[in-house]
Amino acid sequence: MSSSSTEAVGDEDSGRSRKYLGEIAKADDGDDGTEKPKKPIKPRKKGEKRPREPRFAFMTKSEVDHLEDGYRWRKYGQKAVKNSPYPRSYYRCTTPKCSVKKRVERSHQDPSIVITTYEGQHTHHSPATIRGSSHVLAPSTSMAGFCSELLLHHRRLPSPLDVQLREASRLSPQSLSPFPATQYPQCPPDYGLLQDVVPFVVHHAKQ
DNA sequence: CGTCTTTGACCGGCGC
DNA sequence: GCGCCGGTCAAAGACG
Repeated sequence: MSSSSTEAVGDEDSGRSRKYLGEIAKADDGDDGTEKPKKPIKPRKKGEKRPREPRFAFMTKSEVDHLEDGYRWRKYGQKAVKNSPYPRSYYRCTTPKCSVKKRVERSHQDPSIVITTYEGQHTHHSPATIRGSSHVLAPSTSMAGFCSELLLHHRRLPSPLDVQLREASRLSPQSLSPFPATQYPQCPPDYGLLQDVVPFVVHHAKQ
């Protein structure tokens, strides 16, 4: 029961820095192209590992996986989730200077619940040229903006499920403060407003 | 024409 | 040491 919330936040980055993709590929010097499409060489400094980016998990009751949060996301991967018939989608902010990533997966217990995990913070304002939601503008670069947008986009009637989620959050003391005032002073953990949107702390509680 | 989604393959880390 | 899993990339295709 509560596992749906805890496991959603118990994740951690795995394969991060990948080295040369095509390094293992044979040299293409003056050779036929009969072989299958091989991966091109992609020099990437492996030492560039991000220390730790803040992560936030949101359990939203929505029918669509892709939640409009005011930013433009590009889907770069999809993987099947174990113990869950629903796949997990990986999105990345289309802004070049913004490395915010988002993982979207449905709860295996409640298909109506979409678990959205944000990793990192937007270094820019939400683009005003949002397709279908140009009226949405984030007041600040912090998550407060998108948080408010979520409230606007997912403001629905309370449901028993919401109570369940809220109760689940109570099980984890850390979940009570998903938004530290030091980081998101404009978005207090006011669960009263979050009716269908129940944020869960995703911060690495391992240390 | 530009942008985005889809899909397969690959890599790194971790567990056993 | 090997195998498994999760995460990411890149190319092609589809769509507006």
